[in-house]
Amino acid sequence: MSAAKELGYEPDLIARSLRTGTSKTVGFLVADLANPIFAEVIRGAEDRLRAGGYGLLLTNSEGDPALDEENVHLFLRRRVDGIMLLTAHNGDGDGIDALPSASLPVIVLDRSVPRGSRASTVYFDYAGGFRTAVRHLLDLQHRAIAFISGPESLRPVRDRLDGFRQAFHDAGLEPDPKLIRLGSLAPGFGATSTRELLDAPVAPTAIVVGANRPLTGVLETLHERGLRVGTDIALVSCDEVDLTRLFRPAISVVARDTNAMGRIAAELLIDRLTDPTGPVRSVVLPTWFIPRESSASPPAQV
Amino acid sequence: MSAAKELGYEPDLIARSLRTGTSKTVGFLVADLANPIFAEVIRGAEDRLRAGGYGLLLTNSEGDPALDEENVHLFLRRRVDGIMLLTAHNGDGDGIDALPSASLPVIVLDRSVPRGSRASTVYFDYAGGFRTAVRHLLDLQHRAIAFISGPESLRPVRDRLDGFRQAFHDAGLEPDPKLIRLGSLAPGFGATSTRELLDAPVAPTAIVVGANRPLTGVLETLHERGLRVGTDIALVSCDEVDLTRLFRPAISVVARDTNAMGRIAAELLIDRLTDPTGPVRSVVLPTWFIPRESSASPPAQV
DNA sequence: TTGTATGCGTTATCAA
DNA sequence: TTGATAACGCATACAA
Repeated sequence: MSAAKELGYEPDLIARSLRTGTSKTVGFLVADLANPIFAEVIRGAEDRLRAGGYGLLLTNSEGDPALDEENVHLFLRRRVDGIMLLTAHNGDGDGIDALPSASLPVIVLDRSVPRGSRASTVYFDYAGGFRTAVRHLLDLQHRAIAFISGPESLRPVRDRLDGFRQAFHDAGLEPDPKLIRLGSLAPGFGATSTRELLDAPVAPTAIVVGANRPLTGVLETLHERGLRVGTDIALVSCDEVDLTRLFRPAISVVARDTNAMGRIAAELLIDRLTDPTGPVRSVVLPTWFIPRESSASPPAQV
Repeated sequence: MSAAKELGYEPDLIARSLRTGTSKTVGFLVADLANPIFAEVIRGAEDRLRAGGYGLLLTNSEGDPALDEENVHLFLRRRVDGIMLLTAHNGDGDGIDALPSASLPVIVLDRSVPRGSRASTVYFDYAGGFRTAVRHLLDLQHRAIAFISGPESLRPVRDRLDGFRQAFHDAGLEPDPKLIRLGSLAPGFGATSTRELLDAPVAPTAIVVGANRPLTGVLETLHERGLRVGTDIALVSCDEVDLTRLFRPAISVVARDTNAMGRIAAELLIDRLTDPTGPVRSVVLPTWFIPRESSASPPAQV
């Protein structure tokens, strides 16, 4: 018996899955592996899942909604026990498209879900962090503050913009709609938006970048125009990454704990896997503003 | 028959796996998901694997060799068809430790394997890129060139150092051994090494960073000492990432196509999966030097 | 407590 | 060409 196991017997997990109907595997759908932030989320999730005895089946849908659905379909055929969704789009309606109709637990990360959905969510309080950041700029006497972010269909984009607006309203001010550029998460959108903003009649004295990838495009354009960050124009961006931390002058950011997002999402999923009757929970994590040299007072005049 | 399939029948992949003995799943073991370079490799691999009908089971071993072996063991129990290994360590001997004794195809990425191993490998010609980079520095009349990299047990570290030495020898010169710091891939090692180098009797006029993560520590220390990159000290680093491309002055790098590494590794694996009698192939990809403003001539005197 | 049979959903084999 | 049957390796239910 036990002596037989000394010979190195290991239960075949495939056979066990077929018999028990549980694969001890979770499908993780990520929109864009190239985003360093997403890698951190996956790391947090994988750690927790592995500790719980689950494997992580990873798939990348490159921001293509059709691939989202195809990949979720494959998860189902592979009989994953649960699904974690970190997609690029938020669907046409109020929530994510790719939600499987099947009854297995789904955790949606950083996106909104339709009203009444059975999916758990993990989300960040973006409005809070951006409100603080923009208040900081207003305190420094900036008034022409631009906001560059992704498509308005994304909840993080809307919430960051909300925080931006709230800070203005808190100060009894109104943001200039012409300085708000919503469009895409691609770096190129950051570049063209910045060019347009700088060429407009009223150029901004500060730029708030409400997404981490467009920042690279923004920086490229500022370099190209010979503008010094923090001196000629103030800058606030998203996420604590090597670039924002080590750029000189260091770039002020609204930071968040992405590793925790992955870990907590895995936690929520494991909870629902071990107790399917449990409640559908939704967790909101904080964000916080880290002021640095990139956000200084506006140049003396104008 | 076909009408039955109209009702939405989908073969159960678990049952199929049990029956056929092939899971259409590949295990990907990565040492450190936090490294943005690794994320690109995974992206390349996942794209190709998905196209070939394979799923990617991802596990992160945080640079812990014990976890490496445990994770490979779990891959085996999950009956993956093949394994891709991107580990942190290279083992005590001549090659990687975690190689499973089982007979399934293994692809080792960016590491060396023991003589006579049945594993395929994908590797970069690091020596070539670093030789060019250091020749460039020597042409600019730098002589006190420091080299900071990870542990000598890693093949990429050894090969980058080889390129460094070759460039000196090509010029009929000898590198100063006191300026060579081999130790760890952690950012902190870059920081302490830089401090020691700057405090030594003969401080370097140029630093070559032979790894991408220590660069952050190097930059921190240079900032801390008030040294201007490209003006007070020349800098060459590894890998085209946001930080090296957008830092000002832009940082010269030895670049490589990490996405291609993942894609080609997946290709090699699929080849061996479809034709198990095929040869064990090893691919070496090029690296190339991108000179930028961070590598300028040394300050006029000394 | 220990042992034996059945079925999970496939695919492959063999008979018709 | 078509249809029934066995087996992959487990876990479970039931019998001893």
